[in-house]
Amino acid sequence: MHELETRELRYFVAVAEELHFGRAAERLGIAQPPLSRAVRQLERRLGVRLLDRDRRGVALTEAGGVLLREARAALDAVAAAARRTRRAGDPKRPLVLVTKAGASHELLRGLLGALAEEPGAAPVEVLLCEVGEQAGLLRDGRADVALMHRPYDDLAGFDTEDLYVEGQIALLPAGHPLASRERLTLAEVSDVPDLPIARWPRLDGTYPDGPGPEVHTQSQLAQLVALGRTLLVIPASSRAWQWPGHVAVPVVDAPDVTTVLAWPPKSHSPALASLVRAASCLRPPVTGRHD
Amino acid sequence: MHELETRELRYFVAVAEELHFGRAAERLGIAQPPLSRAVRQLERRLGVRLLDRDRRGVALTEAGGVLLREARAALDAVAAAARRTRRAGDPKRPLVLVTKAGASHELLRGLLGALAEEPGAAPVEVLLCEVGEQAGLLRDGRADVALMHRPYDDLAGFDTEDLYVEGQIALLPAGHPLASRERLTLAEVSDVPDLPIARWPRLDGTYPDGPGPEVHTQSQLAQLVALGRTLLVIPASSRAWQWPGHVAVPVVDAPDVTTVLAWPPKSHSPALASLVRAASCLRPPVTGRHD
DNA sequence: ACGTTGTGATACCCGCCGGGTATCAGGACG
DNA sequence: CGTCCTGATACCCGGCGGGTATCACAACGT
Repeated sequence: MHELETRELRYFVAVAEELHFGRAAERLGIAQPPLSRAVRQLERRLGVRLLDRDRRGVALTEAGGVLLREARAALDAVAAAARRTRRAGDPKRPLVLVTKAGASHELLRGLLGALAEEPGAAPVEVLLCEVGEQAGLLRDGRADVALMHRPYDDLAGFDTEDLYVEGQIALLPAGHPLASRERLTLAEVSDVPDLPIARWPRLDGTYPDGPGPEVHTQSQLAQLVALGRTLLVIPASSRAWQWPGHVAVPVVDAPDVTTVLAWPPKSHSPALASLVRAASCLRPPVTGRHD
Repeated sequence: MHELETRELRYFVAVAEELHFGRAAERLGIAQPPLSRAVRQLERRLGVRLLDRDRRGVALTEAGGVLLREARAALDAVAAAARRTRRAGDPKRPLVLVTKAGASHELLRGLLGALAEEPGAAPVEVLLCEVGEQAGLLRDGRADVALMHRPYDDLAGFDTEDLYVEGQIALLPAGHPLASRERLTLAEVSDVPDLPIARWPRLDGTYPDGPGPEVHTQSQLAQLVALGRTLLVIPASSRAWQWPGHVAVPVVDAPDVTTVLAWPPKSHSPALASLVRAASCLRPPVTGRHD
């Protein structure tokens, strides 16, 4: 019984994502028949039916769903192996830190500043990404360490260090009736007829119900806010979002947001170690500034 | 540029572990020349030198060490994908719980008992392993959930639930001078000339220095204890080790041991969820019994 | 000094399998 | 009832993974 090969996993993932052999084959740059054969062979090897071929398209079986999740993780691990090995051979490899564009500006400035003080200062390359992408970048080796935010980001499977805890504020157009309030509650901001809260995709990629617009990039969101078309509840420090004509009002019962440093477990890089050390030394003054 | 294939990773891992192309080839069941070629091709693909061929054997480069670690993780992930998918197709799949042989007997009994009370009682298969093997079994999909012990086991990358905190005791032959003591300290037990403490391999596989015997299986250890050749400091609940002719004395300053339930993050199995729920309901009475 | 031994690298051949094209089979439409 | 559109099948071909035989070279023996 042969072992699984990454090629088979890639093929299956393509089919499982497209739910269409033709499109999947096109995406993979091969013809459809070999793809059908490969998936069939994979099913024979595993002794499990992965797809229900329904003459009109394809559907995942329960086992297929499991394999889709597991195969993505495995492919990420393989990609990470390649990337980290290549970078280990590079003598002047910078540490790649990834964070959501627009979040934790001041904290990141402080962190990089503190790291520059360190004697053996490894260079740090900052990579900006969209919401929810950090975990994937960390898992497949494109980044070494991430700034993430609990409870909104998926921290499963990473080692973490808490850096900063803060409340959240609502961002409102200056002329709005609620803009003059001293404080707000979630109930008050979640049901404003003329300013529906934007809906972000959940961890599984689906959108919650509601009247607000669906968004998945920060630039979309920025535009909506600038147009006064949506209400935003964000961590208090994200003042980068403070456009002219908008005001921030604390939302007292919104859950606190913790900014955490996250990295894959078992990382042995000394550069990462010094960054984590710098971060944990940095913490007291930063959290102190919060008061 | 082709992607990495698991075959290449398996080949490299074999060579990196054996540090000898001939033996590695034998282990893989292939001839030596194709193995040399495959590793060479892997180096070309990654653009990194992985091995220093020194006419007399082979040594890992720094990048090679990185790849060895990453490749093992990736291969575990691939193996886990296959195993979990096969088991997802099996309608009457039991949940596999792994624990160190001889540890946490009573807690495990209580846990299984509590789970049997549950209405939708999924069958649980208990798998016993040697010290330090749980993480690997969990990572490569041979087990779904593990009982592990902080701070001794490697919990990196798993979700966990604390179940039980306890102190440790020293196990001594009944006639030994220290056996009549009410309590002991680590300093006292760590330097007993006639009863050196056994040395376990660390997480990286090397052994600490010291006068005691090297052990890596529990049966070895059991024999050494029965012969009165070694002194053992273990969690208080591990009374299964209580042979005739031995007594347990509390070691007051030994670190507390926490028994935790651990499982791979992102597990969606309802059977696992009910086990975790049963465990967390079980916790108060169990920790209460500790007093 | 020279053969011996043991290492990994090279040369070369072969069979299998992954990939291609052409075609089939069978529901969903009009 | 033809026309799509789906995935499955049939078949061929080239490349690559695997084999055997051999080389190059260093560390040892005598």
